[in-house]
Amino acid sequence: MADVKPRRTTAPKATVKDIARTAGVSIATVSRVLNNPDLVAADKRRAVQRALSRHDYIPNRTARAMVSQRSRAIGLIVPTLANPLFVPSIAAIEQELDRAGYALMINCHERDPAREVAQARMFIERGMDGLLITGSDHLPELPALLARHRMPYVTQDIALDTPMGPSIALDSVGALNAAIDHLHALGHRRIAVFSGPIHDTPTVKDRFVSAIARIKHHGLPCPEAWRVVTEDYSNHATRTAARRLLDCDERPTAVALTGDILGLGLTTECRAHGLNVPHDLSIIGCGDTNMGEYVDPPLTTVRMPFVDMGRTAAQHLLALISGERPPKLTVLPYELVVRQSVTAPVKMKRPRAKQA
Amino acid sequence: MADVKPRRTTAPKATVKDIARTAGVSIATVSRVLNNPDLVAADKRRAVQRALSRHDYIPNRTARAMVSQRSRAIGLIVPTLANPLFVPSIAAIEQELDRAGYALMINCHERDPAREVAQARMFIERGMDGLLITGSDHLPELPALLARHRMPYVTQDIALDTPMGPSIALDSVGALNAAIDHLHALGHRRIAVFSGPIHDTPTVKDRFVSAIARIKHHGLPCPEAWRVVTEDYSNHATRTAARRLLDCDERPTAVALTGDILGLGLTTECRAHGLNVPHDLSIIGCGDTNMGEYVDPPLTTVRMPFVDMGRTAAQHLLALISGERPPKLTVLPYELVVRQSVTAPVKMKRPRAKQA
DNA sequence: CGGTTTGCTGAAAACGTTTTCAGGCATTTC
DNA sequence: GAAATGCCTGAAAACGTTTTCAGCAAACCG
Repeated sequence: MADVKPRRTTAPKATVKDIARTAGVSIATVSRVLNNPDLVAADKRRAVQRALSRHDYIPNRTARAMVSQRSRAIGLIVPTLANPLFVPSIAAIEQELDRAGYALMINCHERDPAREVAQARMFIERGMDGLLITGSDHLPELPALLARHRMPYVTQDIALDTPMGPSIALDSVGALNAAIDHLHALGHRRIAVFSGPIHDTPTVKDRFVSAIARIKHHGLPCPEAWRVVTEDYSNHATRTAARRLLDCDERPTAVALTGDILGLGLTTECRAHGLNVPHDLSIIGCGDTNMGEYVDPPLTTVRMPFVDMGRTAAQHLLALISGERPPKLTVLPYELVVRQSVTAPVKMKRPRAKQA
Repeated sequence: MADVKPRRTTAPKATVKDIARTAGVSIATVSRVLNNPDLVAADKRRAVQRALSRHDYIPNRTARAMVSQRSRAIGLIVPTLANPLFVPSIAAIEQELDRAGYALMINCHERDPAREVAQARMFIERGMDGLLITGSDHLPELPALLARHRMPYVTQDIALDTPMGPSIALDSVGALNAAIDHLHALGHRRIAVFSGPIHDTPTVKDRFVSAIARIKHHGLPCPEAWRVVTEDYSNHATRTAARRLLDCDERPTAVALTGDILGLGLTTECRAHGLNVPHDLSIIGCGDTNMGEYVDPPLTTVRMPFVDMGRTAAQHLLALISGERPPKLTVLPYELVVRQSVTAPVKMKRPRAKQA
């Protein structure tokens, strides 16, 4: 009664060898059934297939990778997941790779370029078939390392002037410029720029400085008080910065944001000041996500195609891996999304119809 | 003049064999220098190290995994990246694994349980050392498959009554109950429940039904009109649903949300109805993210520790892999975050001061 | 009917490591 | 001075596949 051996011993880890033994064939034949069933005679094929399902066989891709020298996996390096900016692009990448039978490894370096290199190195160790690298801030070692080890890679969300390898970029500078132009075309002549932190994100900084340049390019003033940078993206910091802007001597008639999320804090502060958006102040965003939709009133914005970016980056990397030569630089178009936070400036200082 | 062989041939893919040849030792010695430098004599060690850096050697982890039978990688299965709900937990997982020297593979199944099983299978093929599985909605095949192949796994964000393997859960039911209790303790007697879609997310549905039960448990009414479910999480759908609630015959004095994001649309609609939050209507959230901070007024909410969840799940999985027995079920505590969207109900029906 | 093609199969090598094993040499010990 | 001990080293096996190669039988051709 004691020590009864369990009947179904469910072979702990079936390998081709086990299958071969059960089916009475060689491992080569098993492999053939797995990869090229037509090459093997019908009877043996059936025997092997029976053995496969009996053992609940799952092939070992590590071994496969060993001989084929390809892992069918790619590595994604992303600055951070802490802000949800890159998430839509990651989702698109995952989907695109999954469809092509590739798996996705993710690493964040929290904006530490040295860690980024270490992670690239790790991806090389792990035999990734290619790398997807996000952002513009890299050590020169990074491309050197990748080149030395013949690692295919594509970069995404880079600044237009510093492409590295085949690159997918959003025209984030052009986008905010377009926002300025939109305001200008509507008749706004007093335009402020309201930005998130510009220290750690080159693309945000680029947007900020070029927006100011664009304003001046239209022959308009952009005094210090109209160039506002928040401490971070929290609601508190946004409102603090917004107060500074709204309390300044000569208030602008319109504000361009470097990110839609800022619209929430800014409109809140406008309400607190008794200002109606858009009649007292027009606000235009620059859209990373669909956040602008939730602002009250819904934010007119220039949408940046983050999903396309991820999808395109994945496609170009896959192409690169299979020997094609994807374009050196792909710039994805922005798109003006008109909602309700922008209107033409009120010309005369007439009594506001909506109030009281 | 033609066909000059380039001087620096940067050995295309240096292996231990190349290092061994250059250093004049056997590959075993190279391996020892790599893993147990003390075992080899100083002179040879130096020779090997010189060869290593000369070749810019990067070890091949695939081969390593082959012999050690461990990949030092884990797989994460997540329903979707489309909504940013799980992102903070993913960030925490990535960080925790990175620190332990593990890499992270990610797969989304877009709420298709069959695809989930396929992806688990793929992770087995790839020799992951363990799996992190998110959500409650699984085919029974899934645990069977994992057990058969002795794949360690931990589940996170599961419903409390259906743990699978060692599980990390948020007490999402308790959290919304606590929100109801908070409103009740303040004196609210007319409490509505405002929920996101309940078809595809079991945890949201659980929150919704149990909140209603909790209201009744307090001896309060909760008529049909006070149980609102939105089509989706868009601003439009939220406002449509909000209108239904605000236009009903007997308006509640307080609303409990199943997700903070709903607060944006609901407060917007309140403003449109001329209702002051919290004086005319208290709103309490149930927090997945820090979204509530951006609502105007900032949302009082019950915070769910998504970051802790990810971190704990990763830790428990790592423990499980190294042979320990993590707890069967870990429920993380929620936390009431008092901000400004909730106040005691106005007792008498006095004319609303803010209007007209 | 002999020779050639064709179809199917298994043995063995290869992928890049780690690890076991045994042997060689120098040093210690009696 | 011989035996025992210790340290260091290299050969070879192993991990689970795929793939090449050669062999063998059957089918085909003249």
